[in-house]
Amino acid sequence: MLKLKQDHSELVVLSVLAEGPSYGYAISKDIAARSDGHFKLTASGMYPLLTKLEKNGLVTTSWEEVKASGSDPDSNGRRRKWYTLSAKGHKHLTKRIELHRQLQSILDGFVQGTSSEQSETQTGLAG
Amino acid sequence: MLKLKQDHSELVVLSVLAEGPSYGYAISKDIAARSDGHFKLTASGMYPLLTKLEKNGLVTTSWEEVKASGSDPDSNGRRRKWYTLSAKGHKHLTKRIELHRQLQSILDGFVQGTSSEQSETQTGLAG
DNA sequence: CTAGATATATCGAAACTTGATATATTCTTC
DNA sequence: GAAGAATATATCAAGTTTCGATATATCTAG
Repeated sequence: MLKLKQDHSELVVLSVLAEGPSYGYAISKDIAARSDGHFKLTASGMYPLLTKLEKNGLVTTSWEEVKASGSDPDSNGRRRKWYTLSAKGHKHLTKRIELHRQLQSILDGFVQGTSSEQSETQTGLAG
Repeated sequence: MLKLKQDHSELVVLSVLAEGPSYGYAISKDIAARSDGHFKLTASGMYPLLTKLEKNGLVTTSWEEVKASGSDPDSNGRRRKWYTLSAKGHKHLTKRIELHRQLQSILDGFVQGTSSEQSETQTGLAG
Protein backbone atom coordinates (compact mmCIF):
# COMPACT_ATOMS: atom_id res chain seq x y z
CA MET A 1 0.00 0.00 0.00
CA LEU A 2 1.39 3.32 -1.12
CA LYS A 3 0.74 6.18 1.22
CA LEU A 4 0.15 9.51 -0.43
CA LYS A 5 2.05 12.55 0.77
CA GLN A 6 0.11 15.78 0.76
CA ASP A 7 1.75 16.91 -2.46
CA HIS A 8 0.54 13.80 -4.23
CA SER A 9 -2.78 13.87 -2.43
CA GLU A 10 -3.36 17.39 -3.64
CA LEU A 11 -2.60 16.40 -7.21
CA VAL A 12 -4.92 13.42 -7.05
CA VAL A 13 -7.77 15.23 -5.32
CA LEU A 14 -7.54 18.14 -7.73
CA SER A 15 -7.52 15.69 -10.64
CA VAL A 16 -10.61 13.95 -9.32
CA LEU A 17 -12.39 17.27 -8.87
CA ALA A 18 -11.46 18.27 -12.42
CA GLU A 19 -13.88 15.58 -13.57
CA GLY A 20 -16.68 17.10 -11.57
CA PRO A 21 -17.71 18.15 -8.06
CA SER A 22 -17.46 15.62 -5.27
CA TYR A 23 -17.25 15.37 -1.51
CA GLY A 24 -14.71 14.05 0.98
CA TYR A 25 -15.98 10.58 1.60
CA ALA A 26 -16.68 9.94 -2.09
CA ILE A 27 -13.25 11.21 -3.11
CA SER A 28 -11.65 8.93 -0.56
CA LYS A 29 -13.52 5.89 -1.89
CA ASP A 30 -12.86 6.98 -5.47
CA ILE A 31 -9.13 7.16 -4.90
CA ALA A 32 -9.01 3.75 -3.25
CA ALA A 33 -11.09 2.19 -6.04
CA ARG A 34 -9.31 3.81 -8.96
CA SER A 35 -5.89 2.90 -7.61
CA ASP A 36 -6.85 -0.72 -6.94
CA GLY A 37 -6.40 -0.04 -3.26
CA HIS A 38 -2.83 1.12 -3.72
CA PHE A 39 -3.62 4.64 -2.58
CA LYS A 40 -5.42 5.42 0.61
CA LEU A 41 -6.33 8.91 1.73
CA THR A 42 -7.97 8.69 5.13
CA ALA A 43 -10.26 11.19 6.80
CA SER A 44 -7.48 12.74 8.84
CA GLY A 45 -5.55 13.41 5.66
CA MET A 46 -8.52 14.31 3.50
CA TYR A 47 -10.35 16.96 5.49
CA PRO A 48 -7.38 19.15 6.43
CA LEU A 49 -6.35 19.00 2.76
CA LEU A 50 -9.81 19.98 1.50
CA THR A 51 -9.93 22.80 4.05
CA LYS A 52 -6.57 24.04 2.81
CA LEU A 53 -7.76 23.86 -0.80
CA GLU A 54 -10.83 25.88 0.13
CA LYS A 55 -8.80 28.43 2.07
CA ASN A 56 -6.53 28.89 -0.95
CA GLY A 57 -9.50 29.43 -3.25
CA LEU A 58 -8.81 26.37 -5.39
CA VAL A 59 -12.24 24.95 -4.65
CA THR A 60 -15.63 26.32 -3.73
CA THR A 61 -17.97 24.47 -1.39
CA SER A 62 -21.66 23.98 -0.69
CA TRP A 63 -23.62 21.85 1.72
CA GLU A 64 -26.21 19.33 0.70
CA GLU A 65 -28.78 17.65 2.90
CA VAL A 66 -28.87 13.92 2.23
CA LYS A 67 -32.49 12.80 2.76
CA ALA A 68 -33.26 9.19 3.43
CA SER A 69 -35.53 7.58 0.87
CA GLY A 70 -39.06 7.99 2.18
CA SER A 71 -37.82 9.99 5.13
CA ASP A 72 -39.71 12.60 7.10
CA PRO A 73 -39.54 15.84 5.07
CA ASP A 74 -38.86 17.65 8.33
CA SER A 75 -35.91 15.47 9.32
CA ASN A 76 -32.47 16.97 9.14
CA GLY A 77 -30.66 14.56 6.86
CA ARG A 78 -26.98 13.77 6.86
CA ARG A 79 -24.91 16.61 5.47
CA ARG A 80 -22.55 16.42 2.54
CA LYS A 81 -20.00 19.10 1.74
CA TRP A 82 -19.50 19.35 -2.02
CA TYR A 83 -16.25 20.63 -3.46
CA THR A 84 -16.10 22.24 -6.89
CA LEU A 85 -12.86 23.11 -8.66
CA SER A 86 -12.65 26.88 -9.17
CA ALA A 87 -11.07 28.68 -12.14
CA LYS A 88 -8.05 29.28 -9.96
CA GLY A 89 -8.04 25.60 -9.06
CA HIS A 90 -8.05 24.65 -12.74
CA LYS A 91 -5.06 26.85 -13.45
CA HIS A 92 -3.31 25.49 -10.40
CA LEU A 93 -3.95 21.92 -11.49
CA THR A 94 -2.62 22.58 -14.99
CA LYS A 95 0.60 23.96 -13.52
CA ARG A 96 0.79 21.11 -11.05
CA ILE A 97 0.48 18.54 -13.81
CA GLU A 98 3.15 20.27 -15.85
CA LEU A 99 5.43 20.26 -12.81
CA HIS A 100 4.59 16.62 -12.17
CA ARG A 101 5.63 15.68 -15.71
CA GLN A 102 8.82 17.66 -15.33
CA LEU A 103 9.57 15.95 -12.04
CA GLN A 104 8.97 12.57 -13.62
CA SER A 105 11.22 13.11 -16.60
CA ILE A 106 14.03 14.54 -14.53
CA LEU A 107 13.67 11.86 -11.89
CA ASP A 108 13.81 9.30 -14.67
CA GLY A 109 17.04 10.88 -15.82
CA PHE A 110 18.61 10.07 -12.48
CA VAL A 111 17.02 6.70 -12.04
CA GLN A 112 17.81 5.41 -15.53
CA GLY A 113 21.49 6.07 -15.04
CA THR A 114 21.77 3.61 -12.17
CA SER A 115 23.33 0.19 -12.35
CA SER A 116 20.20 -1.08 -10.65
CA GLU A 117 18.50 -0.83 -14.01
CA GLN A 118 18.28 -4.41 -15.21
CA SER A 119 18.44 -3.45 -18.88
CA GLU A 120 14.67 -3.38 -19.16
CA THR A 121 13.50 -1.57 -22.24
CA GLN A 122 9.90 -1.54 -21.10
CA THR A 123 8.86 1.23 -18.76
CA GLY A 124 7.35 -0.92 -16.09
CA LEU A 125 3.72 -0.24 -16.98
CA ALA A 126 3.29 -3.88 -17.88
CA GLY A 127 4.55 -4.97 -14.50
CA MET B 1 11.86 25.49 -9.14
CA LEU B 2 10.93 22.17 -7.60
CA LYS B 3 12.04 21.44 -4.13
CA LEU B 4 12.68 17.81 -3.50
CA LYS B 5 10.83 16.15 -0.66
CA GLN B 6 12.80 13.64 1.37
CA ASP B 7 11.25 10.70 -0.48
CA HIS B 8 12.36 12.05 -3.83
CA SER B 9 15.63 13.27 -2.41
CA GLU B 10 16.43 9.81 -1.16
CA LEU B 11 15.68 8.30 -4.56
CA VAL B 12 17.83 10.86 -6.36
CA VAL B 13 20.73 10.71 -3.90
CA LEU B 14 20.73 6.93 -3.95
CA SER B 15 20.66 7.02 -7.77
CA VAL B 16 23.59 9.41 -7.89
CA LEU B 17 25.56 7.23 -5.48
CA ALA B 18 24.78 4.17 -7.60
CA GLU B 19 27.04 5.72 -10.25
CA GLY B 20 29.90 6.03 -7.81
CA PRO B 21 30.87 7.49 -4.44
CA SER B 22 30.35 11.19 -3.90
CA TYR B 23 29.99 13.75 -1.12
CA GLY B 24 27.28 16.12 0.03
CA TYR B 25 28.24 19.31 -1.71
CA ALA B 26 29.04 17.55 -4.98
CA ILE B 27 25.73 15.66 -4.93
CA SER B 28 23.90 18.91 -4.33
CA LYS B 29 25.60 20.58 -7.31
CA ASP B 30 25.15 17.45 -9.40
CA ILE B 31 21.41 17.43 -8.81
CA ALA B 32 21.05 21.10 -9.63
CA ALA B 33 23.13 20.73 -12.80
CA ARG B 34 21.54 17.53 -14.07
CA SER B 35 18.03 18.89 -13.53
CA ASP B 36 18.82 22.18 -15.28
CA GLY B 37 18.36 23.91 -11.96
CA HIS B 38 14.82 22.59 -11.58
CA PHE B 39 15.64 20.58 -8.49
CA LYS B 40 17.39 21.90 -5.48
CA LEU B 41 18.50 19.91 -2.48
CA THR B 42 20.02 22.33 0.00
CA ALA B 43 22.45 21.63 2.82
CA SER B 44 19.70 21.54 5.43
CA GLY B 45 17.98 18.83 3.44
CA MET B 46 21.07 17.01 2.30
CA TYR B 47 23.05 16.38 5.46
CA PRO B 48 20.24 15.04 7.65
CA LEU B 49 19.31 12.76 4.75
CA LEU B 50 22.87 11.48 4.30
CA THR B 51 23.12 10.91 8.04
CA LYS B 52 19.90 8.91 7.95
CA LEU B 53 21.20 6.87 5.00
CA GLU B 54 24.38 6.14 6.92
CA LYS B 55 22.48 5.23 10.07
CA ASN B 56 20.33 2.80 8.09
CA GLY B 57 23.38 1.15 6.57
CA LEU B 58 22.53 2.12 2.99
CA VAL B 59 25.83 3.96 2.59
CA THR B 60 29.28 3.73 4.10
CA THR B 61 31.41 6.81 4.70
CA SER B 62 35.01 7.93 4.83
CA TRP B 63 36.73 11.27 5.31
CA GLU B 64 39.16 12.80 2.87
CA GLU B 65 41.52 15.67 3.46
CA VAL B 66 41.30 18.16 0.62
CA LYS B 67 44.78 19.70 0.21
CA ALA B 68 45.14 23.03 -1.52
CA SER B 69 47.37 23.02 -4.58
CA GLY B 70 50.82 23.90 -3.34
CA SER B 71 49.64 24.07 0.23
CA ASP B 72 51.67 23.51 3.32
CA PRO B 73 51.96 19.72 3.78
CA ASP B 74 51.32 20.28 7.48
CA SER B 75 48.12 22.25 6.98
CA ASN B 76 44.85 20.59 7.90
CA GLY B 77 42.96 20.83 4.64
CA ARG B 78 39.21 21.06 4.21
CA ARG B 79 37.48 17.77 4.92
CA ARG B 80 35.23 15.90 2.56
CA LYS B 81 32.94 13.11 3.67
CA TRP B 82 32.56 10.51 0.93
CA TYR B 83 29.46 8.36 0.70
CA THR B 84 29.52 4.93 -0.93
CA LEU B 85 26.40 2.89 -1.67
CA SER B 86 26.45 -0.38 0.28
CA ALA B 87 25.05 -3.71 -0.89
CA LYS B 88 22.03 -3.04 1.27
CA GLY B 89 21.74 0.37 -0.33
CA HIS B 90 21.75 -1.18 -3.79
CA LYS B 91 18.91 -3.53 -2.88
CA HIS B 92 17.03 -0.68 -1.30
CA LEU B 93 17.43 1.46 -4.41
CA THR B 94 16.13 -1.30 -6.66
CA LYS B 95 13.01 -1.61 -4.53
CA ARG B 96 12.65 2.14 -4.37
CA ILE B 97 12.76 2.44 -8.15
CA GLU B 98 10.12 -0.26 -8.52
CA LEU B 99 7.89 1.59 -6.07
CA HIS B 100 8.55 4.85 -7.87
CA ARG B 101 7.42 3.34 -11.18
CA GLN B 102 4.28 2.00 -9.55
CA LEU B 103 3.49 5.36 -8.02
CA GLN B 104 4.03 7.07 -11.36
CA SER B 105 1.75 4.80 -13.34
CA ILE B 106 -1.09 5.04 -10.83
CA LEU B 107 -0.65 8.79 -10.48
CA ASP B 108 -0.76 9.05 -14.26
CA GLY B 109 -4.09 7.29 -14.22
CA PHE B 110 -5.56 10.13 -12.22
CA VAL B 111 -3.79 12.95 -14.00
CA GLN B 112 -4.51 11.75 -17.53
CA GLY B 113 -8.23 11.84 -16.92
CA THR B 114 -8.34 15.56 -16.25
CA SER B 115 -9.78 18.17 -18.56
CA SER B 116 -6.61 20.15 -17.91
CA GLU B 117 -4.91 17.85 -20.36
CA GLN B 118 -4.36 20.10 -23.37
CA SER B 119 -3.95 17.21 -25.81
CA GLU B 120 -0.23 17.82 -25.94
CA THR B 121 1.71 14.90 -27.26
CA GLN B 122 4.99 16.39 -26.19
CA THR B 123 5.94 16.00 -22.58
CA GLY B 124 6.66 19.62 -21.82
CA LEU B 125 10.42 19.39 -21.97
CA ALA B 126 10.45 21.89 -24.80
CA GLY B 127 8.65 24.45 -22.65
C1' DC C 1 41.67 41.94 2.85
C1' DT C 2 37.41 41.00 0.78
C1' DA C 3 34.10 38.36 -1.63
C1' DG C 4 32.52 34.24 -3.33
C1' DA C 5 32.83 29.36 -3.77
C1' DT C 6 33.64 25.05 -1.32
C1' DA C 7 32.33 21.99 2.55
C1' DT C 8 29.83 20.10 6.62
C1' DA C 9 26.46 20.57 10.09
C1' DT C 10 22.69 22.05 13.50
C1' DC C 11 18.67 24.92 15.11
C1' DG C 12 13.92 25.90 15.50
C1' DA C 13 9.42 27.38 13.88
C1' DA C 14 6.20 25.86 10.83
C1' DA C 15 4.01 22.37 8.33
C1' DC C 16 2.80 17.72 7.65
C1' DT C 17 1.38 12.87 9.02
C1' DT C 18 -1.70 9.57 10.99
C1' DG C 19 -3.98 6.58 14.25
C1' DA C 20 -7.31 7.63 17.51
C1' DT C 21 -11.31 9.81 18.88
C1' DA C 22 -15.86 12.31 18.51
C1' DT C 23 -20.41 12.95 16.60
C1' DA C 24 -24.40 11.85 14.02
C1' DT C 25 -27.20 9.72 10.25
C1' DT C 26 -28.61 5.98 7.24
C1' DC C 27 -28.84 1.21 5.61
C1' DT C 28 -29.08 -3.71 6.29
C1' DT C 29 -30.17 -7.73 8.75
C1' DC C 30 -32.37 -10.28 12.13
C1' DG D 1 -36.45 -2.11 17.32
C1' DA D 2 -31.72 -3.45 18.24
C1' DA D 3 -27.13 -4.30 16.36
C1' DG D 4 -23.73 -3.45 13.37
C1' DA D 5 -21.84 -1.70 9.17
C1' DA D 6 -21.52 2.02 6.15
C1' DT D 7 -21.87 6.89 5.34
C1' DA D 8 -20.15 11.53 6.46
C1' DT D 9 -17.44 15.32 8.57
C1' DA D 10 -14.04 16.87 11.70
C1' DT D 11 -10.39 17.49 15.37
C1' DC D 12 -6.58 15.98 18.49
C1' DA D 13 -1.96 14.94 19.68
C1' DA D 14 2.41 12.94 19.24
C1' DG D 15 5.55 12.17 16.06
C1' DT D 16 8.17 13.34 11.78
C1' DT D 17 9.57 16.41 8.07
C1' DT D 18 10.81 20.74 6.07
C1' DC D 19 13.86 24.56 5.16
C1' DG D 20 15.60 29.24 5.83
C1' DA D 21 18.84 30.85 8.95
C1' DT D 22 22.89 30.30 11.22
C1' DA D 23 27.65 28.56 12.46
C1' DT D 24 32.23 27.16 11.31
C1' DA D 25 36.19 26.82 8.45
C1' DT D 26 39.08 26.53 4.08
C1' DC D 27 40.25 27.85 -0.66
C1' DT D 28 40.55 31.03 -4.72
C1' DA D 29 40.60 35.40 -7.18
C1' DG D 30 41.31 40.16 -7.34
